[in-house]
Amino acid sequence: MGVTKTELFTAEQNDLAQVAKAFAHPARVAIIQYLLKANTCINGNLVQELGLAQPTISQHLKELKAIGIIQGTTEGVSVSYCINPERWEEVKNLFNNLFTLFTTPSGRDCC
Amino acid sequence: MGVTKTELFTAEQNDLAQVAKAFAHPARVAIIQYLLKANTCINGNLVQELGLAQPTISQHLKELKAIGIIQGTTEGVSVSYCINPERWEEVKNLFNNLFTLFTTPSGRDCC
DNA sequence: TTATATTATCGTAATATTGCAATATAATAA
DNA sequence: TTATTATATTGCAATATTACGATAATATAA
Repeated sequence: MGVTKTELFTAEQNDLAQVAKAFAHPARVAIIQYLLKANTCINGNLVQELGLAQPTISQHLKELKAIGIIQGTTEGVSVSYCINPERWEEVKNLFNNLFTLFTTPSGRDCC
Repeated sequence: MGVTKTELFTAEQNDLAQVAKAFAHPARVAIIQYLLKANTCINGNLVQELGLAQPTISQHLKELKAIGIIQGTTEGVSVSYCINPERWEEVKNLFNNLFTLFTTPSGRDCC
């Protein structure tokens, strides 16, 4: 098999899983951190920042674009990338919805 | 290849990616949500909740245990699972560190 | 036009993930 | 002891992911 049975789960569960997958590689985490810190459009230097080959980075960028976390516009010969603020907020909320579900079980230690 | 080049990235980047991987499957999201909502020890019923075979769920539980998000203790014949509060806090902070890095670029729309 | 520079896509090899049947293990009950 | 019940492990097939060389596409410069 090797194929996820998405039909068994809710849209929210599948959405969160899909987004989490975008964060599930250190190169993509690094790209996101770099764009967050720069807080502006970045072109090119990503390839020099990370130690991966250009096609590999291009592929990671494609995945991040696919889920909408980043956006890129052609700027002459190169492409400028930055965080998509609206989608970023959405993603943040997706995770926070889960994180805030937790409340410490009071007066009883669980297992 | 197919193998992630972890040596190129920081411990934090690899850690976040590893944790994100735990969230990167709807079945594991469902398990986490179920434990969060129950807010107590759950045994067994997970297999009935999700529509996956018992070995498959056992495998997902193993992965969640491996990164420390959940813990299980043997309770007679069955096993009680619950969220690990300390690790949950850590994971929450890992993500929040990233989310709070973002500040809306003021007075300039990016790309 | 022909170069040059930057990014994207294709093709492919290596490895990882998902799912489950079969089986094993562990704890209690009879 | 021998059931029974619940969970874990093994082994394997199908599919997905990661990485990169080769090459294509795109935009500007000469």
